[in-house]
Amino acid sequence: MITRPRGTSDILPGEVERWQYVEGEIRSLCRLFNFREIRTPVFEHTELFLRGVGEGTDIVEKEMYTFVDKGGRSLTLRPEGTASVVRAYLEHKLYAEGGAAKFYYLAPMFRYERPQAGRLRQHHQFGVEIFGAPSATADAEVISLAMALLQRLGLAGLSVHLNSIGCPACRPAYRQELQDYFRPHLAALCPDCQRRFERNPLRLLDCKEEECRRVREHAPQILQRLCPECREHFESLQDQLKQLGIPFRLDPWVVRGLDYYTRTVFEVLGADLGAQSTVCAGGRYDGLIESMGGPPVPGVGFGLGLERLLLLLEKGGHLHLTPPGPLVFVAAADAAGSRAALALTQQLRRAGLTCELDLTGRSLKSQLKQADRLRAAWAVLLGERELAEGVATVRDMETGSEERLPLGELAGQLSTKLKGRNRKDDAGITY
RNA sequence: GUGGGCGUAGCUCAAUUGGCUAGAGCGCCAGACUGUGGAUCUGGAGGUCGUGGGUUCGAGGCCCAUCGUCCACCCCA
Repeated sequence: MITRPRGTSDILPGEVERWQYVEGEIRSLCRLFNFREIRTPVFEHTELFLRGVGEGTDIVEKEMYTFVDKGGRSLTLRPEGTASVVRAYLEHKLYAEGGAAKFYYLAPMFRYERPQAGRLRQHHQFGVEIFGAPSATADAEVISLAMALLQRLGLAGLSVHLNSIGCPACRPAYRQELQDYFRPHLAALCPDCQRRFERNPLRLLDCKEEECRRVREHAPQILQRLCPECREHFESLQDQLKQLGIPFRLDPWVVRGLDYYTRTVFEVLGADLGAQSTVCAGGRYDGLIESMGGPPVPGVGFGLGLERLLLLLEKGGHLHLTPPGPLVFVAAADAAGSRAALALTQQLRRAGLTCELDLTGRSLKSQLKQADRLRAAWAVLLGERELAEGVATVRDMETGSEERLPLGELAGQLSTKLKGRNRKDDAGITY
């Protein structure tokens, strides 16, 4: 038997409704915030990610699905969303429209990782980007969209871990200071941190090794060393978040793993997610667009993992979905009924009634059983007797009572009954 | 990439120290007089015990490999 590739998942009927629910909330919220959807290819030229994500990152070094196509091009399944959105923005010169450009995407991402709960080789992200907005208001808007979504889904009480990692004006000095601080302790650090020491000393700050954590306790913090512009930006962001009533914690250890971030970085952590606790993460990347050959346009955005979000919703019991609307089952009592069933079904469907009929040639008894399982509101029985009189037997599946209705009036009558029924039928049930 | 747990019908699980044709519940299919669901009863289908080797008179239980899954590390959403 051929099975799905490792680290991928099938989203089956029964589960897909949860995805549709979350996706629906996302789309309606994006409309509210006036972010517009953008869809980019699942694969891109490998070089896009080398430059966009950063050659020193783990994602690029060991997690990309890269292949050579028949034309000899090196292509890569996208490991994250921002690089592609930037690419499309530049390729189509969308900056020519002026002002801030606001995009969102809802798309699969691919990383060659060791699968774990909440960590797959193909996962799905909801992400947003704002290009061309330098002010902290944009950072706040992006964060407030993420929080609005979580709140709307029932996940109140999550707080934002916030930090600023400075800009090209203040980071080099801090970086130097960090290296000076860690240098005497170098031997005590884990092998990974020893490697990071030269290449990306900021990463020493979020190492989880016991010894490294201990060493970093008295490490200089960037928040005290931001340049005046970065400080002002960061203070403005905090001020706005307070105005919005969004709880946040300053967390000097939040350092993103992607190279492109400047100033604001943030994460939203979910409880009960084990080691994969980051549901949403993002920040500002003012140098990225220019470094990819575009004009000096600033950016902010985040990515939010849908699998992790769904995991949180399930654990918290927040998935109260409304049941599907009622259904009509057209059952055939004999061969004549069977011949007429589909045409009747078509008639009912044209009237907007959700309809099902037997496709397996089973007995009337098992057709009714099937109707029961589908939780049909009515079974419409059709056989020689009915056809001779031009009627159908309509069985109310809840009460078991039956009546005969002329075929011509069936659609109209059922629609009318439906309206009466809908009123008492909207208690939410949990799937 | 590193370390560890687990893998028996569609699902949830059984199977005394290695020992008869590997079982149950749920689900599925069919039947219980004439064209009628849910309850009950009866019957049935469905497993190369993840896969491949090995040890043994004999392996679902042991050993090795491999694949998958879960957990931790790493990384990240």
